[in-house]
Amino acid sequence: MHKFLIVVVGPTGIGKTKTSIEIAKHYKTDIISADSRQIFKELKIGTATPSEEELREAKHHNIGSHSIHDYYSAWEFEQDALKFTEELFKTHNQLVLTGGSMMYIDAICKGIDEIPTIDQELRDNLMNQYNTEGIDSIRRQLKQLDPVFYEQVDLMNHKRVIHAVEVCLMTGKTYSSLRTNTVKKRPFQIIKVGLELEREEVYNRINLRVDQMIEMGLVEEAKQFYPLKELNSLNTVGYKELFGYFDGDYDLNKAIELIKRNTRRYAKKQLTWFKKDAETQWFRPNEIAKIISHIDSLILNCNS
RNA sequence: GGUACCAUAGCUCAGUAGGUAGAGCAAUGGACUGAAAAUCCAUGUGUCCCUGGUUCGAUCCCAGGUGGUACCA
Repeated sequence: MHKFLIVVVGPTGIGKTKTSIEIAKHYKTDIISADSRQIFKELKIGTATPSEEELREAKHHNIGSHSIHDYYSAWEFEQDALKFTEELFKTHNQLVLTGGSMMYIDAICKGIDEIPTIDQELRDNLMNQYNTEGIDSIRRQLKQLDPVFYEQVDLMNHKRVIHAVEVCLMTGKTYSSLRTNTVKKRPFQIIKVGLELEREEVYNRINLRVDQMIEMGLVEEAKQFYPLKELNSLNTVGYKELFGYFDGDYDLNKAIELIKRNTRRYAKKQLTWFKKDAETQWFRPNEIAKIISHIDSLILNCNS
């Protein structure tokens, strides 16, 4: 009997939570979240974490499991997701995985290369170097440490350049030699379902949802974390814009407009990423019956 | 009803001393291997309200419409 991981992807606000719950209920199974922000227990409103009621409808894993102070990355996600699947596939033949974090989805579906976690001190030092000496200094260092990757990397993107350098310094090997570009084998089949609507409809839903978040008390939620605004976990749409408002850079209405715009841009970016994956079958979020029958036919095909 | 002003990109507007146009915002396309809701790259999308007139040529000048705004009745 094959095991199936049903992966539900789509832009933010399209209804992944609702659709995933319907699918999970149909297969009487659990949901693993692949969301880089809903993992933080402190962030509820701004991350559109499923409601108490929704969490009761289907068991969710990896939601509210960490603190905003914790270090978490795609690597940790891969490890966690593998643990969840190993455990849950003992008692289920299907599992649902859903979320909007593109790299997390790839981490579980394809795997990522083994690279040690970078010491915070090393990262801080390089960041410092970047801030004082500029990107050129880091680029020169990369050219020397890993000329191969230097040719491939987007030299305008300081995060990529810095990361490559820190990996080289951390491991004593070139970053390019650690990038194997292989897809890891998983002990389960993967079925990818994409949710989409007309662009305008997606944007309308986003704008509406942001207004609802404000009504639910997003401003107050963000205010609590204002002193911690430098944390990476709070470099998040919905919070960073409000921090700018608290700083006095603009008024609340402007902050709300910025949240809407940045959420729209995020949705567009997700679509660009997810659309590239030819394995994904696309549906409208309310086409539950169609989605289920699509999944069933793939399962049947695989098991016969 | 009268007078004045306005009509240019999705929005707010600039502009062309007559040679089919450009800013801001919004938007669009893309990249992506441990910060990824992060980070980075690229892109101007247009019956210049309509119909005539003058002109080699009109978005620009003239006339008449239409719509809007303000003021006067």
